[in-house]
Amino acid sequence: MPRKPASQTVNRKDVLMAAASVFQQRGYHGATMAEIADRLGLTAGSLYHHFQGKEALLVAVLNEGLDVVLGRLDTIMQQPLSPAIMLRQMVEAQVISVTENVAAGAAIVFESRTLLEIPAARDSYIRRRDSFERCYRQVIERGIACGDFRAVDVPIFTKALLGAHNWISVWYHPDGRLGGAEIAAHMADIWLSALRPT
Amino acid sequence: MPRKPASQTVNRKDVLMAAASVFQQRGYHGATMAEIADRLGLTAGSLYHHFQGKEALLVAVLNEGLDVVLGRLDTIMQQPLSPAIMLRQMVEAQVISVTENVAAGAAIVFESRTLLEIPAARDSYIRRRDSFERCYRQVIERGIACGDFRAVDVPIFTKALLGAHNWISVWYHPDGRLGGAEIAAHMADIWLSALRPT
DNA sequence: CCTAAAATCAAACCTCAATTTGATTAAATT
DNA sequence: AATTTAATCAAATTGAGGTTTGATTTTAGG
Repeated sequence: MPRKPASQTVNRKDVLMAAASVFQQRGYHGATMAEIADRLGLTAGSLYHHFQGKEALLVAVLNEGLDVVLGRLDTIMQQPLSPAIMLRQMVEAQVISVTENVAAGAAIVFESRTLLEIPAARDSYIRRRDSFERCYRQVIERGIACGDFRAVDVPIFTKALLGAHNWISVWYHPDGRLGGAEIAAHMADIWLSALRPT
Repeated sequence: MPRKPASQTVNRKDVLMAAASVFQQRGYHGATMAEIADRLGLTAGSLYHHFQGKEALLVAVLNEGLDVVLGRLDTIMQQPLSPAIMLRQMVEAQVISVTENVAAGAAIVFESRTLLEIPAARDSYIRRRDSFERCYRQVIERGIACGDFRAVDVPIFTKALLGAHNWISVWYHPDGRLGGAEIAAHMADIWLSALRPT
């Protein structure tokens, strides 16, 4: 029985990135442990040294992906900024996060539904996802209250914004016409224009 | 061997709606023929009298779902309307279509990727999906050209709009605070505000 | 060099779900 | 009523893929 050519050992992050990438391309159920292992030069069984199983991979990819964006958003929220500036920074942080790690972004968009059927992961994920949405709602409400923004239906506006941002992970290509920062700036412009008082 | 209580025979549309609903809840790969059949009071094997198999179900759900929206959009595009009015009508047509058939809408959003891996369906689907996007681009470009809209990056703006609309199928509930028509009106307001010249 | 822990492999195991098959029932037509 | 056709069922088949297992290799420390 031939042995492997002794490749470097693979770490947690490598596994998560490979898993995210396969989840992005095939979806959770369409992804196979064999394909994830292939990207790492491993066999399917070897993955079980790094993670308990396929579900654990999904949970880790989504949780850690969400952590990145939530962390950046929290930092911005704690600064004393005007609603317009704060919203712009939040949009840019989120959009750039997505373009920096499209696979994780796409997995979050497309596989949250799957994660919600894993009882052990469900509650904490919902809580953090909701807190994410609440960040946007708060800043928009604050802007309306102080007259910087026109009055809009805040829940609907927020969903529109989140939908547009989420969708970026579907169409973004690293070698496309615009880079992440440019897309982020355009997105921020759209939302600030839409909120500009008449 | 006991027989079935002789329910009414099930038609093509019933099957497609059941399939769309299960695709929405589980995703294509997570959906089982048994669950689709269950919704119809049938057994898995019986589905094969109506459709060739699971892939054929996906193709039909997505194609026919797309047809509905494309049809409504084409009708609007052929009328002689100002860009603002036309865009409003297009947005309302699309959003109302989604809220009228959330399952098909969600299946289109989440399972297009899967369909694109079915060679027999791929090309025609891509063509029609692109023509859909082109409709929005054209009307926005027309509005910018005649000065009714401010200058935006049309591809980005269009993607933002489509992302927001697609995302509706994720969060919309028939018994939510707002109905389809109200959501549609808010969405149209958002885009028209964002395009309003300074 | 020796040894133990970590990482890996090949192969077996086992379940699940798509599909096939060969009856059986129901409905429509004659 | 007889016959054909459309729908359906239960059960068998089959393949794919997640997981387990028991070796084997590699690496780090002594």
